Amino acid sequence: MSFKDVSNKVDFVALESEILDFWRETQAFDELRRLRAASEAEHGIFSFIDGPITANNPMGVHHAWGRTYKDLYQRYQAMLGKNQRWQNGFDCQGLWVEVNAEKELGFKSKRDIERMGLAEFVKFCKSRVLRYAAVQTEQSIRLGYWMDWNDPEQLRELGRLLNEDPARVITVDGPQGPVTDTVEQMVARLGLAELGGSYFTFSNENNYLIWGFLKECHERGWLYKGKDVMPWCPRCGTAISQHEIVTDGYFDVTHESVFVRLPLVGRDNEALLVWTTTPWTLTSNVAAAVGPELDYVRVRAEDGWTYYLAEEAMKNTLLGKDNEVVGRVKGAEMVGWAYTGPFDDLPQVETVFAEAGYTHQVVPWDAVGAEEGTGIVHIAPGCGAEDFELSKEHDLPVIAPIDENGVYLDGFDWLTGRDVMGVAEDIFARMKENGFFYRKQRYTHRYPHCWRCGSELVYRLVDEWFISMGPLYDKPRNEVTAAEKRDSLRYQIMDRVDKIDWVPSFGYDREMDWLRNMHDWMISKKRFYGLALPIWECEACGEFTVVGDENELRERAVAGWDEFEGHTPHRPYIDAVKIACPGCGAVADRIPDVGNPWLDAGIVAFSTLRYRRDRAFWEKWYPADLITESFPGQFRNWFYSVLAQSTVLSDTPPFRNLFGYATLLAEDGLEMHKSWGNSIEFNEAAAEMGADTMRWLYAGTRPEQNLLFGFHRGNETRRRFLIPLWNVYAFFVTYANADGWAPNGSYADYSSPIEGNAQLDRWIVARLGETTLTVRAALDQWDAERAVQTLEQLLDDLSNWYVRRSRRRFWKSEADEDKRAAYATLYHVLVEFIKLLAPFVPFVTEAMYQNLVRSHWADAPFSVHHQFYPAVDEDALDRRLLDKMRLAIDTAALGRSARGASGKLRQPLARAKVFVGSEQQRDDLRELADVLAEEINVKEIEIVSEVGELVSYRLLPNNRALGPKLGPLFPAVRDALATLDPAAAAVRLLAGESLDLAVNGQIVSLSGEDVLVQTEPIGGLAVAGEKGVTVAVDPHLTAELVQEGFARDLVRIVNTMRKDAGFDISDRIALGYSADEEIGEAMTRFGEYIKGETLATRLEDGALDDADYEKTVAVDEHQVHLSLRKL
RNA sequence: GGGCCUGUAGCUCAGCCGGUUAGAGCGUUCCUCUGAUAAGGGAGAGGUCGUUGGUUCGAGUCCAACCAGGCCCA
Repeated sequence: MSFKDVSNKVDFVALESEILDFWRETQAFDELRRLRAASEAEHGIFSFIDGPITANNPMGVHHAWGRTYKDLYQRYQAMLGKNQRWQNGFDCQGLWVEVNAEKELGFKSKRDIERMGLAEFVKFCKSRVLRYAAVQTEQSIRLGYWMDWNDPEQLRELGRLLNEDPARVITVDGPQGPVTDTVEQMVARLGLAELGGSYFTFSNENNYLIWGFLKECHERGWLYKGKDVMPWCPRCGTAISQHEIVTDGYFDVTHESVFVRLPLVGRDNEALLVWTTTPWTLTSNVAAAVGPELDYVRVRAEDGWTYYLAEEAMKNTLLGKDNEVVGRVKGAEMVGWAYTGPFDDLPQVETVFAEAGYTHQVVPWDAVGAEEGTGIVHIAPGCGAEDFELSKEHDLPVIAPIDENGVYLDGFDWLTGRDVMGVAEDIFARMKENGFFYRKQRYTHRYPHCWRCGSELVYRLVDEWFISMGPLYDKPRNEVTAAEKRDSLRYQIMDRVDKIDWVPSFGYDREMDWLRNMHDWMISKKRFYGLALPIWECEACGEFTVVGDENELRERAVAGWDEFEGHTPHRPYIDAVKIACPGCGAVADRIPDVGNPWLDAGIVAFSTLRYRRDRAFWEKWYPADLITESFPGQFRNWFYSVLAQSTVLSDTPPFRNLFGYATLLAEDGLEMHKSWGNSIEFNEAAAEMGADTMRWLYAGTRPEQNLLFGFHRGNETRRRFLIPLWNVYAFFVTYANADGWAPNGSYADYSSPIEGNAQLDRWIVARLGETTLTVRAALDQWDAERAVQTLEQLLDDLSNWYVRRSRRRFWKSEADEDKRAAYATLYHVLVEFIKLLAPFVPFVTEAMYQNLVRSHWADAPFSVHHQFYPAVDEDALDRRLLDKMRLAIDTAALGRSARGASGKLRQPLARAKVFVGSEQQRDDLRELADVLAEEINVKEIEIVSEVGELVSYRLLPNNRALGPKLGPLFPAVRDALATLDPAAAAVRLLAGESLDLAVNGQIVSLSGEDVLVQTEPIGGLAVAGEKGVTVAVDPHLTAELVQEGFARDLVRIVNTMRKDAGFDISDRIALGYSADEEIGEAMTRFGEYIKGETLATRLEDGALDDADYEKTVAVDEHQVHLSLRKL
């Protein structure tokens, strides 16, 4: 039984498509699940929790990077026999879904959504999620990612039905039997046990579990409604939380900044100078802050005013040259001074100040510096986060000027109804009229923008809901008491973080840093589609209550349940339900806010592990052994939210290991942008470079460094690894088929007959074993990069040493024991190699497996991915053999290098002398002398212990040994060593004697281990040396050697002609030649050699008269006419 | 302003616990090999190891400061 013929020209993309068909038709993944369910008893489980991908757009090549890791580690663990859940997740709720839905619908603002109707809009969002979940599912499958995927068509169908008629009752086949429900509820049950497939964070289970989490937070007193000044997007009409703003939000923009004159009360023509980049906030000025320790000056300016400002700020602030410093004052002395505000005539300002009994005054603030502005800071507590903090500290009134669209509220007179973004010039004009304007200045600074729509943010006073992170105590963590910890979620999370293994390790520091610095978690959003926050607030008494799940809601509902029943807990239906206020009994409404989407993603360690429905299942799979995501952003997002929610709901950390990786960039080192032309879409990459190539590239990358991704790198990866791998495989199949070789025995009994094999065979098997150990150790530590490097080295040794050295064993015509051993060995190594590679490059290994294993044994597992991962006994590894062969490989390379100077490698030379330092090495090389002779193409290898005539010796102190021993004496010994006659000293040392040196009046005795004897080539000779090995080649040519060189040239030429003539590899030929005397002599003398190498059974002096192919060629200076005929 | 990461050949990156003459791949020039070859091998050119100090017999490696880039937080 032969193997299927393999072309060495392979189309990897087409091959991947065939393998995908094969997996689908054979349901190979389902079979793996069955096998691992069965092997769980013996091998246990591996619990992986997938961080949800936002189902918003087609996935990108950066997702493919992460998904390669996810698939790689799950496949590896499966090959270790571990059972798994194989569940992918989609992130389905929140602003980012809304924004994309709005874009698709052509909406401009929240008002468009209200016009469409909330119910319709929410439906549209859900169905859009299903549409993109289908696309991402198809793309993941294309990547070779094995998961419990939904049928993409079914997802699309559900999306369509949801838009048409969510109340329609349908029946769907689930893993435990048919499931019947309305379309709306069916969608909300996706990912649950009865339906299987990916989890979707819009599921009822996900939403209600977050309710339970929030209720728990409330019971511990951590949930509160806060007034705060938050970054606010006027277009989206919502606050942007600290979690969202930082990565994507800051861009340089140029604003008109303004210096404002604030006249001091009770002083004549004296004023403070303040500066702001946001003129619209001047309507809400309440105070001016000074640095108490800062030095301020009193300046008589040329405009007649006397100004106060920081001394350092004078140069950048004051107009004109004729400004005179007339006094100095510390900031602390200015505190309490009253001044007149620029917009005190606005009704709202009058009202607020009157109610508070307050006038503008100077307050102290340590954060004030003089690097920017005037050193006196305009404070508007209704328009800035820090300003608001300061107002709490000094009990200042707050003037909140704008509504949710960034438009001035009532009470701001001529400004009411105007957009804050367009009022700067009018504000300036009004201040000029009233004498407050000093000057303006264009100013470029980093300014926050909405991460989704790009609008400039404003700061706005809002009511939002928060989870308290608890205090940050001003002492080392180990001094924080148990009671203090109980009050502080922050510290409780830190304790969980301690128990997690972070890879790379700096992840730990990053997460801790975030936990130390983070503010309370803002969980509300004034939007439409998302988690319905289960908070019912009583208008009558102000109390609020939190509902823990759907059952509690049904029990507590006093109105609106009928309207809600049958719907998922989303707006608008959930808004209909009213409950009785536990405080006063009045009817309470749900707050209209929806939840932060990181709540949705963070609960999955509970919702997807059936926390509510099957606690035993949760206990089995929680905590996860591994989660892995891209670092940027996730410390404050998913990692954080999973940690926070798990900390509230459980005593153990949610995952044991976290493997993180950096950012994917384009090949030019920039971010991928469609408009920059450097962007590559996933589908395009998969279609052009193929998934295996992408995966190998990804897996071989240093995870903590940014990955530059592109087609050049893809090509390089394929050329460096996939093509040589395929070539070895094609070589094996070609010759095995030609010889009719096949492995012996049944699949169950099969083992490679390595024992009696040649040294070369035992060596490559040892290399395989060595590689197996390293790769397993690397993958156990989530170090795919090291695994890839190790596997590439094995391929290099297999291709460029084992196969190359073994070629003749496969070519020879007799089918002897040695040949069978070579086949058995190469077969064994290939089969084990592809098992090692299977988790990395699942397609090409599957193709090879089908041909090498499955075609021969019908009872072998039908996919390579059903196999167990190779394992070896470390003690059985022949380290001596590995060292020996490595020395030979290195020596051969040196030999070729030495020859480099003396012409063609094809020309045989008489002799090479090899010098190595140790007796052991000399023995090793003596044993492998024939190999070296062939590699270097010399007649004889002479292993010598001294090569004085070819090289000069050099004595070097063995720093590593002598340094610690000698310490400060070291330089003197080194110098003394340098004064010795190197040759004489070398002879002594090589003979095993020691050297005695007189140094600083004492005798230092150096043994062979203390001194490195190196050789350096004497100029002009064919010598190469490196790391203690020296090879010298004798370049002298005899007539016979020259003729042998001709013979070898002729062999090569004839074989090329055979190929050109289209002969088969095994065709016998007749060879005729016409040549001059010298070539003729070579033909005669090396006739048998030439005939053997070219499969010529006849060699004739003169042209064949019935030649199939003939040609006149040049061998060195000689013209030769050659003619070939197939026999 | 604070924290983390990075800085080594034209490009992308290795370089372990400090140790001998700092490496690889790609690119480039020349040579070579080829009965698995979209391959392989050899040689050349190309380095103030970001800078400056320090520790040490010895620093690309450890320490400090600084510079540049990136990320995170104020």
